[in-house]
Amino acid sequence: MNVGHPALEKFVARLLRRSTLSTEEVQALLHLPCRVAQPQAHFDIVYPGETVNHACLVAKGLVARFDQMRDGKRQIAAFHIPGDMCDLHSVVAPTAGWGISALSPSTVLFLSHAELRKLAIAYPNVALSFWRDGTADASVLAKWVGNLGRQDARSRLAHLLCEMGVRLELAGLGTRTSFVLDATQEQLADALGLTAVHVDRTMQALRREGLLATHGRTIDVVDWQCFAEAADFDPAYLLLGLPTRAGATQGLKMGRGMSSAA
Amino acid sequence: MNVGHPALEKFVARLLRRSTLSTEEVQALLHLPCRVAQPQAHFDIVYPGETVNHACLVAKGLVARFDQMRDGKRQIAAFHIPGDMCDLHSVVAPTAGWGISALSPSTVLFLSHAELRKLAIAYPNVALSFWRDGTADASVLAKWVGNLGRQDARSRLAHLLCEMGVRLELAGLGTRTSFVLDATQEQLADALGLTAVHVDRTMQALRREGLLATHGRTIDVVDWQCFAEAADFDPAYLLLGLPTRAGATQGLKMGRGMSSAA
DNA sequence: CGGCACATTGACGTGCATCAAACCGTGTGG
DNA sequence: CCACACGGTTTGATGCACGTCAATGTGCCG
Repeated sequence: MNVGHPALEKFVARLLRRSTLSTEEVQALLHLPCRVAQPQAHFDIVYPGETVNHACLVAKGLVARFDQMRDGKRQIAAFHIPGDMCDLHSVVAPTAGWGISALSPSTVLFLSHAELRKLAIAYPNVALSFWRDGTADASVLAKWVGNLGRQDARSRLAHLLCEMGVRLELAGLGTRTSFVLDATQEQLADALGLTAVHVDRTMQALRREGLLATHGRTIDVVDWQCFAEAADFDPAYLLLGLPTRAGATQGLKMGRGMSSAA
Repeated sequence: MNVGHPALEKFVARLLRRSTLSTEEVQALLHLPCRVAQPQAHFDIVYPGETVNHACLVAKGLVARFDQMRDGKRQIAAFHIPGDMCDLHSVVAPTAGWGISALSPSTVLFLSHAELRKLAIAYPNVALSFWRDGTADASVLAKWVGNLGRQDARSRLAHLLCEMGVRLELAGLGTRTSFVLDATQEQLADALGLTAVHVDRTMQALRREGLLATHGRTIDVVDWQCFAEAADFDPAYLLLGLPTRAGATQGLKMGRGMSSAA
C-alpha cells in the first residue's frame, strides 16, 4: 500500500481539463492511498460481472473496458490511457457487466471506493468533477455507438485513430498526428466491431491513399484535415472544449411543430 | 412555469430503484420547478451540438438521444421512457454532440440546470444518485456498443426488445413479455445500426420462429427464456440488481500472469 | 536455430444495404 | 361515402462490404 503515487497527478490533470478544483481538493486527491499492479498484455484485470471495491487508474500502458458475449467474442467499449480511471463509475455501481483488460504491458493503481466516496461527500465539487468525468466517458461511448452503427470500416478506423491521437496528445504522449497506439490489429478489431483481417486490409487502404503511415505501432497521420474528414471526426464529443468543426451537424434536419403547453 | 409536476414522481421512483434518498431529499426533488412541452413524433427537442441550460425529463411517450453523421444519417444511442432524464448529464456538460428527438407524441419537462446543481451541492447524496443514474445510462451505452459490434441483426433486435421490455415493466408500463414500443421500424433501424427493410425482415423471422408476436406496436414475447437466449440478454448491465443469468460471462477466458509490484 | 505472436495474403461465402415498387391503414377533404 | 394522399410496412432483385478459413510471411526472443 502506497500513498500519493505520482500517477495520481495525471488523473488530477485529467479532471482539471474539464473541472475546476480548489488547491485543497487537489491535495486531497493527490494523497489518496493506492495499490499498484503491473499486468502484462492480455491480462484481465477485472472479469465481466465481478464486484469490486476499488477503482482502477491507468499509470502506464493501454487498458480496455470490454463486453463479452456468451460465445466468448469480445467487444471493446473503451480504451484507457495513462491518467484515465477505467471504472471511476464503479464507486457508485460496484457490480456491472463489463470487464477490464490490459492490452499492452501496463501499470495500474487500485484506489478504494470507500476513500473516493469519502472525498466525493466531503467535497461536493469533487463529486461534480467525478460525475463530469463519467459523463465524458459516456459521451465517448455514445459516439462509438454512432460509429459502429453508421460508419463503414474505413471511417470507423480513422475515427478511432483521430480520437486516440487527440487524447494521447492531451495526455502528453505524442501529437495527434504522430503517436504510439500499443494495440494489436486483433484488439483494434475488437474495438471496431471488425475482424483482424479486415482491420489489416482497411489499414493498408488508408496507407495506399496516403492518409496514414505506420512504423511498428507508431501511427503517423499525413494530413490531419483530410484524415479527420475521412473519419467524420468532430472533437466536440470529447467534452474538452476543443474547436468544433464548423457547422458540422447542427440543425441538418428540422423537426416539425411542437405544441407548447407551459 | 410549473412547480412539482407529477411526472417528477416517476423520476424520483427511477432514482430510488438504484439509490437511497432521505424524505427531505425526495421532497426537494419533487418540488423542482419545470416547464412542460408536448413535442409530436419526429420533433427534435435538442439539436446536435446545442448548448442547453435545462435537462429534459420524459413524462409520456418515447424519446431518443441520437448522433448525427455529416451525411445526415442518424444513429440512436439511447431510448428514454417516462421517468427517464434524457440528459441529466447536461448539468455537468451543457454542450455535447448529441441531439434529442421525440419518436412518438410525447410530454417532456424541462428542469433548469441551476436548480439541479443547487440540489446536488446541497445534498451530496443526491449528487451521488445523479452520478449513479448517469452511470446506469453509460452502462446501457456500453452494452449497445457490444451489441452493435458483435451481434447479428436477429440478436440485436431481440436484445433491444428484451431491454425495453424490462425497462417498461419496471416503469409500470406493461410486462416484459407484453408491452408497447411506440417506434417505427425506421427508428428501430436507427437504433440497431440497420436499415428499416432489414429490421422488417428480421422481425418477420422472429415471428416465423414463434419467438414473437406483434399487434400494431404491441410486442408479445412468447417465451421469455428462449427469447433472452436468442438475444444473449443478461439484465445485469441495467444496474437494477436483477437476477443475473447464471455463470454467463464470468471468467470465460483466463488472463496470464500479472506481476504484482505493490 | 526454433518457436511464437502478430501481420499479411488469397479464395470464397454471406448478411445486410440498396433501390424500387406494391401494399395497407388512417385521416382528410370533396 | 368515396377518393386520395401520406406515413408506414412489406416484398423482390441485385450488389457489395465484410466475414471466414487457411496458408504464408516476418520480426523478436530465448
